[in-house]
Amino acid sequence: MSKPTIYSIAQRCGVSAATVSRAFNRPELVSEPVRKQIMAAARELGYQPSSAARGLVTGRAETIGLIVSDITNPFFPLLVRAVQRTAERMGSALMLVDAEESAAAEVAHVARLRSRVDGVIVASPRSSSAALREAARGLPCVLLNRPLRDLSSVICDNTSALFDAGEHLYKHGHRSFALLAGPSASWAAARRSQAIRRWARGRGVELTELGPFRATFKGGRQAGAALLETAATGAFAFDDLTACGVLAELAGRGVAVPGERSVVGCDDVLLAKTVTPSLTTVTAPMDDLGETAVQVLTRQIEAPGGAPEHVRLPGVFVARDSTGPRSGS
Amino acid sequence: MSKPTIYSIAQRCGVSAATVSRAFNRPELVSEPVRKQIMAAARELGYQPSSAARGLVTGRAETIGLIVSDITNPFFPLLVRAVQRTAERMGSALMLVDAEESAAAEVAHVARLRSRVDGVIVASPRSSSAALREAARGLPCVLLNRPLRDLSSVICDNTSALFDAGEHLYKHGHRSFALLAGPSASWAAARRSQAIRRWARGRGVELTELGPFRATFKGGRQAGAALLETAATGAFAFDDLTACGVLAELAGRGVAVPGERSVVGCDDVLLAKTVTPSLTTVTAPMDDLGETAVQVLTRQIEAPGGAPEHVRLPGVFVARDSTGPRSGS
DNA sequence: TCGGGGAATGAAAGCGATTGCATGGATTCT
DNA sequence: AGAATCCATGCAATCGCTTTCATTCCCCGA
Repeated sequence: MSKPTIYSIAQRCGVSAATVSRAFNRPELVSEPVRKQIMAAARELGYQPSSAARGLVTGRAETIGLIVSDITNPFFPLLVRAVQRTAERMGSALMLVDAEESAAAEVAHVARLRSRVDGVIVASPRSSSAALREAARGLPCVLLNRPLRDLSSVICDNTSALFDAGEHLYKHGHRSFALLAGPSASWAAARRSQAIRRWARGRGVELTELGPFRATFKGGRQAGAALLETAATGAFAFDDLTACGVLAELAGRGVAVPGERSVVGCDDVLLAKTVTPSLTTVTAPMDDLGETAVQVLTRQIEAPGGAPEHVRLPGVFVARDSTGPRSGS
Repeated sequence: MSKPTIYSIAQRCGVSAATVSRAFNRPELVSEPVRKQIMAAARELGYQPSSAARGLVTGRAETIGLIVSDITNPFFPLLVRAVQRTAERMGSALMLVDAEESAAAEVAHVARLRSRVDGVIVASPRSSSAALREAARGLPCVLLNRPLRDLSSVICDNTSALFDAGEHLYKHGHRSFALLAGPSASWAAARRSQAIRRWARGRGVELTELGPFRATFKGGRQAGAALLETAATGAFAFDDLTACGVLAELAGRGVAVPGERSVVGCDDVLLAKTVTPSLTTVTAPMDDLGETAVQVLTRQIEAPGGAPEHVRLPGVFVARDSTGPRSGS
């Protein structure tokens, strides 16, 4: 026999389909004995409501989409987990797609998801503002780590944490710094660079800007090599992955960290605690970011056409072993 | 005005809804001019077919589910990417859930996904065979890295690659080995341990078994500490994450790798190339695994009730910097 | 005793697509 | 020229569920 429906159950219990539906969605409208009987029959038949049918009439897919620019970047798994967990708590499933670094794929995916989800979260979008705006037209959408006036956004602001990082190095005697810039298309990269520049200027210390480098391990090695061309003893890497590359490059060349150079990363991915030396970095509040994004999205879904929301969550500086006193020279 | 449907388009073009539907699904049945007109109107109105409605009548969700035991384990991102990519190529979307290490969550998620997907892939399941069998009853399902007679499975078999790893160490003069076992609930762990035992016995070398350890960085550090209690110069870690922990612990205690001890990991996660020293390990054919899993699943979906398939893909040994000649003693 | 009100249930109308069958006009064959 | 074909299209049923409105029945107050 085929898949059980509310009708199978209705028939079996001698009630109408409407009652079965109510037993599930508005149990208080159904008398106790009938409800119990229905539930029993449902369990027995292994009934599962068809979400397609429900979605068709309610107009809700109970699903949200998450587009990440590159799932292999260690930044994302924690985010994915937070988003999925929150979505589930709100009764929604998560549809995930990986844009594999391509801006075009990003907007194509938004289009593809349109008909299957109630809304989408785009994490670290690479696309142009115009493309994003266009792609999200008429679809609840929140951007992660990319502000845009007409779309909701949740961003992690590391500005003040990076100031702290600077101060931390300064206190350790460092006076000459290098900024290893991240990809120019990344809003986060621009913002971080800006924060560090501002700090350096305010502090009146020397800052050499290098890059941009790709946000990969390899990019980090290149950055490490470039760093060694300078006399800077304190280096700000764009993110942890880059920082790890730097560390590897320095280690490979026999340069001691933090003995000879101090390196700070950003994001505090799992990797950061794992490498040797463990990375001094800026912790992004992943769980909060993911949770907030889902909540904002949910609000957008429930009140379509509402004003976009913009949430800013600060990162926090955390000192570990990749930074230390400036070597006596 | 509300969301466009085939009726809006039909009306606008002076044709029936059926024709519009055909224009999309069976274009060869619609005359050229009409088809063009419909397409134009669709584009203009920003029409997107409702997948709920289509799903209701076709009985297909065009979606597959992927349940991973722990998305933060670096093993998974590559797999997720491969699965998503393949699913997309087959016209399906990917619904992802993270069981967060819980066996109970695993089966609960299968149940929850039932009504929204055409089938599910369960990666590295932690649940008991009986629970899995029960959860997958009547739902196309393929297991990844866990064989089970009545369910399809795709597994990565590292047995022969681990033999290679052993030989590699042996050639480098190692004669005393440690096996740092992984979680006892993991089929992969059991299988790997078995392979190594077999090799050691065959080779007639000494093998000390330690563990089980959790498959985390911390677990690896413990394993590292345990390793140092022994005289073994060659260590087989359960996986790369564990191996990284071992490396960190040894580094922390000033033990040189590969100078004093050689360590081999397993899986070849991104991490493996990243750490210092880079990890000698066994590469799992991630892309193949993901792709094959989706293909097998698709077959199951198309021919429900067909016999389960079992695919076995071999890992391949790769030597890097965490192994080397046994220190002269 | 009778009417009003509330609780439990049923009937039926969609939701937006797909699809088998029917139809009508143009084309082709004899 | 009349019949047989075929192509493009329309009609209408259907998928499984939710939800409005109506109905029935029972209890209570006057």
